[in-house]
Amino acid sequence: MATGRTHRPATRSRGIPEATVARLPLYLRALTALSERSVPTVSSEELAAAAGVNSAKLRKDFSYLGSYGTRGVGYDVEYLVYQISRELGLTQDWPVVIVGIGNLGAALANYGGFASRGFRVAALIDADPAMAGKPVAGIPVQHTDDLEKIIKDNGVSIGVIATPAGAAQQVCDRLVSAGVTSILNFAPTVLSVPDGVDVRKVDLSIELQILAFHEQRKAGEETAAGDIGSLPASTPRVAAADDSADQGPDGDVPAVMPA
Amino acid sequence: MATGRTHRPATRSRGIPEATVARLPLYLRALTALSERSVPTVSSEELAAAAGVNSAKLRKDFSYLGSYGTRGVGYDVEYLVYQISRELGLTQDWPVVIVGIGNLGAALANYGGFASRGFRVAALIDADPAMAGKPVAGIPVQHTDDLEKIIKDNGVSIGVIATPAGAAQQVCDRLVSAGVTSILNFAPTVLSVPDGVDVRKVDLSIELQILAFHEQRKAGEETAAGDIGSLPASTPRVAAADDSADQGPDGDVPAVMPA
DNA sequence: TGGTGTGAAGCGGTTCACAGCA
DNA sequence: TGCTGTGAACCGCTTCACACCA
Repeated sequence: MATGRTHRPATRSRGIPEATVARLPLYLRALTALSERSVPTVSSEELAAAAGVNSAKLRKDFSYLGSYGTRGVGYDVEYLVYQISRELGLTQDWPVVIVGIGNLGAALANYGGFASRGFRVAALIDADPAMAGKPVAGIPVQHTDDLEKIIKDNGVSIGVIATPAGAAQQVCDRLVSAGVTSILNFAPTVLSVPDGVDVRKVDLSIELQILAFHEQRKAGEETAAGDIGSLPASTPRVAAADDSADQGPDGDVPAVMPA
Repeated sequence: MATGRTHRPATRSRGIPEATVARLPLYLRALTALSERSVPTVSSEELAAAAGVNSAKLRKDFSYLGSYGTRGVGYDVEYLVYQISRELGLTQDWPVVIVGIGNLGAALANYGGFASRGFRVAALIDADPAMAGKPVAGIPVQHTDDLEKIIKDNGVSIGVIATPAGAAQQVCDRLVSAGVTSILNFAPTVLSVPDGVDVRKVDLSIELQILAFHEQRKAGEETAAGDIGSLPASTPRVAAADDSADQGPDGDVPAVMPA
């Protein structure tokens, strides 16, 4: 099976830890909500609660961006929204192509979150000739044959793969050779890409399996505790883990689709 | 905004690190593929390549499960498949409900990965009365009013939330009070749940924003390097990060849907 | 006084390197 | 001889605790 990506040679992205980068979108979302309610400032405590992290972590995260807060007061909402947007590169528009317009691809195309902030669906691509020309979410589906041309004409650097597992690596190779350098992979496959290309993975079945693991553990505890004084049964609750941070290129984390 | 989950009180799940648990499904998938090709044994090196990790990590992961390998030979594929399945709790069937049958919910319902291993879509639930009775993926959609009854009648402990952000917390609360203890959340919201409930998050817009961050960095490098000897421009490539491990309950990682 | 910014300690995970067994 | 299993070093992230400043 293909694979063979190198591993993160450390070298934090421009000094900002990956774990922090992975949380910036979370903060941004919370800040946007505050902004819409015209809240002028927030404390690290409040914002952390809204984003689901603890305040120490949030302050540390922001410290990597610079000193954007005011001691004794908090952070200016609008200013932070701008700074984080800029840091994430959302002040520009990223054209995105979605390859594989099945149920999932269609769902992604219809997903309103794209347009809202920095992303624009530049094209939908599918291998099925019958799909060609058919509009999905108001955008006509184009055939895979034109993939390279579409990428180049639109200056696309971010691609979303929502094809079956079997087609994913091939699509990935074509995307990369056409110039795509960031890929969001929904197919349940380990993609092999050259250095310099980022791959992030979303895998539903992996997420479910992780939940099943903890679920099983809970069930085991109950039994142990319920039985007439069997064993110590002192196993602690699952409790809450935290963020999952990055997976960077190479990809290795969660994923959505077939198993 | 709601939040307020405690943070992982350490206490690794039954001695197995969360990061390892998050990789077990990956190994299982690779092993299943080998099994279908009737490969009897694999070395840590081969399996690691297929799963997209390095062999030291894989061996360390397996060492938490026990000594299932044979020195000088490798691992017995069938045996490992069984052990990992058992460890993940996939030897039993987990009934799952999907709430919110929009584009995404329908895609998830049609997703074949459920049935394949340990999961079964027990019911589809939507708030739209017009959807009630309509079959999606061969399963009739039921109305939200019956949520509690559905959960209890089917003994469901795992719920998938694919509703709009605004409805997610309410749906979550109802799922939890009906007995669900593991939630996979596709809505772009930080869910607040009591202790003992696991939440995992899948958020498309967060994934895209992380990619945009790296993409921007790459572009910056090129410019810096391309310009006529401007600055040192020694910023290293993004390179590859690795897995993203767990997010455990509380949820904090990636996610799919609106922004 | 109140809340940010941050050095330092703590912790989980990864990687190394090799002992040990088939 | 070859590959697993694992102690130990290493590394990055999280958490603590408090100095510092509006």
